[in-house]
Amino acid sequence: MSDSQEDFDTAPDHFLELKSHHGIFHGLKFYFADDVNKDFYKSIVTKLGGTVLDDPPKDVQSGQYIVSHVNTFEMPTVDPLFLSNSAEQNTLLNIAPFILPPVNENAAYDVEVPDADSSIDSRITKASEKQEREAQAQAEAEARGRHHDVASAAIAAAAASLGHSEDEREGKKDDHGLRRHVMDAGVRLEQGESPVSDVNERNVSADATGAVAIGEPSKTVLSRSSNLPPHNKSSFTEEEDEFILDVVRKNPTRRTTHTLFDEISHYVPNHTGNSIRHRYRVYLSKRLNYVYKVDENGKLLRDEKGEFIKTDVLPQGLKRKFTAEEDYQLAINIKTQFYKDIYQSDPTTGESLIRDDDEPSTVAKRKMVMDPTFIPGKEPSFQEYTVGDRRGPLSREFFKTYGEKYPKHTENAWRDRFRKFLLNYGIDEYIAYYENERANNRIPEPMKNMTNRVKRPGPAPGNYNNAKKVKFMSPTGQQPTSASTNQYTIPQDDLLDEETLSFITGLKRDLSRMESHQNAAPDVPFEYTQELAESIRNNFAMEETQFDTINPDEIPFPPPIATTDLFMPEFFHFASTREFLNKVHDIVNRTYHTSQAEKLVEDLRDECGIRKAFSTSILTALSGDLMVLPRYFLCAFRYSANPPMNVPGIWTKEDDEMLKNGSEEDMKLLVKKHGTGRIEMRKRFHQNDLV
DNA sequence: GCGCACACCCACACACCAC
DNA sequence: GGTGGTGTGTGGGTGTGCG
Repeated sequence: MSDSQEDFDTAPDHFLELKSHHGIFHGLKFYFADDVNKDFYKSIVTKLGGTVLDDPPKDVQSGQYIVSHVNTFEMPTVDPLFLSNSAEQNTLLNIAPFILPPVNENAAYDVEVPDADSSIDSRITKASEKQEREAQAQAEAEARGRHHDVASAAIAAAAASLGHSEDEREGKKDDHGLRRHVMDAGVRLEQGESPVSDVNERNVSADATGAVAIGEPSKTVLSRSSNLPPHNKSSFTEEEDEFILDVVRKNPTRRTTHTLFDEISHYVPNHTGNSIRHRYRVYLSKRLNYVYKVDENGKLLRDEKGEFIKTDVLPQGLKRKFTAEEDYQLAINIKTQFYKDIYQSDPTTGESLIRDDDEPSTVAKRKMVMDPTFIPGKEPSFQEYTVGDRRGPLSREFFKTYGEKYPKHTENAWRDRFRKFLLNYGIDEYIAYYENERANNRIPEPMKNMTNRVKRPGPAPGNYNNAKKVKFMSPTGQQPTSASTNQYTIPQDDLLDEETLSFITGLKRDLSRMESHQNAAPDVPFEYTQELAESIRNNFAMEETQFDTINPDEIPFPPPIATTDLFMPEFFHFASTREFLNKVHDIVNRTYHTSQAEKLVEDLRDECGIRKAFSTSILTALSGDLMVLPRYFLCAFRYSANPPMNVPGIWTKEDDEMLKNGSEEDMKLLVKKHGTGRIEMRKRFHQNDLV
């Protein structure tokens, strides 16, 4: 008996009573539009009392659905997950969340959903009293007995989505396998499990690797919320609150950001980033009590036992406000620089800065900045000198040095403060204001309200609602940014962080959706994904001998294909292709905190010299399968092709077109190249607009 | 009627790019 | 290489209306 069956059989009576004598699909008809795993789904439907239609329904009828990953029929179309999840739980789930919108947005039809009263979720949804909900949630948790808790639920879903066997999730296989697969699914990994998230011994997969998926959504949370429309208001449960606090504690430097809570929202499907952030700010921040120590880069630190270190000292956020003292010091320093430039005299010592042996370049620069009417010895004192309208020139070197001397703000930030605030306020004016306030024993304020920029089009920044996000990874790569003008040969050039975030959080969204649908037994993936897992794993194993055994030592370094628009200067510091690939392997096998998605891309940039746009585009081509990343470079370098053609697991634009067209001949070719498992994954990418 | 979930706002810190 | 333009998300909120 499988774990899922065991779990189900230990469920309380109110679950069991939902089983239908006729089979849960009794009275429902399904037409299967996709070939992938068609027989499997057909057998589920038949076995559980449903009817399989040979032809697509010609009109909308109650209890009649097309089963597909995409709604191209403009008829009620349901995701296959509905079948597998319902079968998994032997319960007719609420079909509404599984209904796919038509590709043609103008298509209009009414969808009559079957009586959802028989679904666990609707029962929970209708339980209005909090006490009842909590009691039911607890009953669920207890019913699952040996449940793997939140962490393994997320891992299970991640593994399920990209294909991971039960054995591997149970830690019976190598830990690399797990990490790879979880990362494959685009889920960011933590550096380790939380000592406070009650990860139990059963979480072998998490413990073995020290890697726990960020998701960690409480099983109770997921089950209760799984079938609710996302726009519904719903209360935060204790489990959700604890999950939010736990993530914040592991991301203390991001506790005030919007993106952290947006990322959390992908694992708490019933709430938006806006609401979770508000929940934290207004209610939960009071309960934070401690966070985990992080280094200067925001990475979690561990003690000698390998556990996270609690601290009640909150680290700095990502941005720091300028203080009045900083503004004043900046004004004084710039005034000093201008004084030196104009009079070529040190304001404190009065010594001339002009030397007989000055380099010609120094002399030339001096002529550009100094006052031509100035008579040496006649310069005013520093106090008497006023900057007036002078705005520059001020060398970049000035801000570079200033940023190094005062690292509380970056070089760019200091320069921007000068440009946007000090120049607008007036250097002399701010110095006078500051000194006057001090002289009168008042506390001067920093400059403010000096920015006057045109309001940007679209939603205001800091708004993370349920609205459809901007599609960053369009096939055309068209973006209303300067990216369209640069020289990159790959389509997605700019908005790098956003792309990365969009890419990975998009996957996470997909995952969380699947997780939320596995409410009764989230630690056991549905059969479909096990097949998918098996398929991808088998393919990969077979391909290894053909595609991963190219000797990197035979590839000259740097390879001709490695151009500066794809690689940073750091890349060219590698001594050999092997050394570069070793580093890629190193990163691929590394674990990351789940909220550090962009960290992966940043590490690839910082340690391998791969530009973020390039690595993002590669990850897209790989459908997020990190295992194939070394293969990508190996083949690209070996065959001087980007992307390398005819390599399994690497999707080219042509492949995607063929998949979209879906002709029998094209599909045969794709199956031959990528295998059915990867095709299934790619379809999900298409579904989620990630290609 | 009210608490809370969720939407929305915006100044600005920091960044990057084109000229 | 100095400068202006502007993209982007943080930080710290407030507004709105559902349950």
